[in-house]
Amino acid sequence: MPKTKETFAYPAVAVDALVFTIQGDQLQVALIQRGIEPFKGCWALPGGFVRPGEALEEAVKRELQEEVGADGVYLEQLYTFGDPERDPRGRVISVAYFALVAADNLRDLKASTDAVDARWFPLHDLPTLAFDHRRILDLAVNRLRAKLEYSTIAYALLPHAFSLTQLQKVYEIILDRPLDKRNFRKKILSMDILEQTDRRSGGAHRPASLYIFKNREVTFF
Amino acid sequence: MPKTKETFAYPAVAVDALVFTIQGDQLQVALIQRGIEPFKGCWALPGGFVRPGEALEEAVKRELQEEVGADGVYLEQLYTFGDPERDPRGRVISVAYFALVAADNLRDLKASTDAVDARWFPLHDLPTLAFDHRRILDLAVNRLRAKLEYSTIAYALLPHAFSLTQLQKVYEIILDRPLDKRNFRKKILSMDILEQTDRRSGGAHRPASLYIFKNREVTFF
DNA sequence: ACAAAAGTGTTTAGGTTACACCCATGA
DNA sequence: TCATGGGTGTAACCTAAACACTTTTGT
Repeated sequence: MPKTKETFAYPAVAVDALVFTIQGDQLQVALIQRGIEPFKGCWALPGGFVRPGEALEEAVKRELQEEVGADGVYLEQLYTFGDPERDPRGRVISVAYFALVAADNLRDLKASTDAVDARWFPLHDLPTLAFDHRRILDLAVNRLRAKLEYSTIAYALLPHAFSLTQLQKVYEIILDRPLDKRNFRKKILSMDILEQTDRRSGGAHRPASLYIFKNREVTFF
Repeated sequence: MPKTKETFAYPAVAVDALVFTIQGDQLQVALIQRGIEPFKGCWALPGGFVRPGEALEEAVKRELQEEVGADGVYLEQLYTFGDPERDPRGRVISVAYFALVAADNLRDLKASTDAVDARWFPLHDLPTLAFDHRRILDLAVNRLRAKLEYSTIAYALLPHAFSLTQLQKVYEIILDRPLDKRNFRKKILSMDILEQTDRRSGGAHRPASLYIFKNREVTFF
């Protein structure tokens, strides 16, 4: 730690995670139920304090391991909240990250330290959240919507190979509006970000071609 | 401060400011020359530690007052840097903000505490920067460019009333490429964000109509 | 054979680009 | 009168939106 006279402040630094997935045709977010004060019994974002020597991203990944038990997720820094009044216990600066987990990569949520329960909540049916977490969540949803339109993040919500209908559904669920099938396909295919495989989906009806992303990273248009 | 057992980490929290202005047909950034170790003599971003009870944005505004002496600037949080190795003195988490100051709102830069000098540098002629500040600066420039294209932030770099040519120049300087005059005017005017005043510019040649932004806040397209 | 999802083109409207000349003013 | 920046329109192109029927498969 700095030893110079300018180091006035030693606030606690925490990370919070906005973990999204798509399940049951709904966008869902992982929440934990607090087992301790303040906001005991309330639902809140999973998160925790950053340990000495630990990078911010490492800290989030550790929390995700503990609570969501998922790895291989997409992770991106969202915003830092530092209002002195945001935590009744004292000064806590929280760096919020948002994460996307593919449904086929989900384990059951585990309530970790200080949490009595952990669950996925559909965005249309949220409980009251602790602290300023509702505001953080709203910001994250806006960012997710915006980013969906000019990047390839959707890959993080889908299995490795997927049909165009599945991809379209991801867009429709997140943007919360229907899209035209023909226009959607035309646009996505013209972007040259997908590769058609020779695999086809099973199921009760006409099988669909499965595609994979050429580049399993987020790229921008 | 939290007294619970989870408060492992008490890193120092700082803010850094990326202050941009346009002067002499160039995008310029405010830098200070460090008077103390580490990186003594190096140029760096203005910034400092957050004081107890002080909001992050307050801390940046205080630094801006001290070093840039400008108020009424546009201010936006950029990103938080928390790599444990980024400051050789120890753990410092830094929340970077970017600020835009209109050229007609500039005072001379003042070297404040711990700085021996403070200057504007054109982006095309930068010194080597201390810490990870070069990376932060690059990120800020990218954000500025992106935001210029889908928001009205340009207002913050211009005087209250300005000609369309002045506005176009702001775009050209930041995007670092020439724009077509007719297309630029058509597009900007069709957005319905400007209001024509009855004032006209002085100068040696044909006077230009002056415009003002209808809404002196950042709005998005 | 039927139910269900897959797959496929064309037309229209709107926006973006490229491009060159006349105008008003001060010196 | 000349030098300098202010101001204006049109055609070609491209992208986005609206819109409905045929195909393939499992049951």
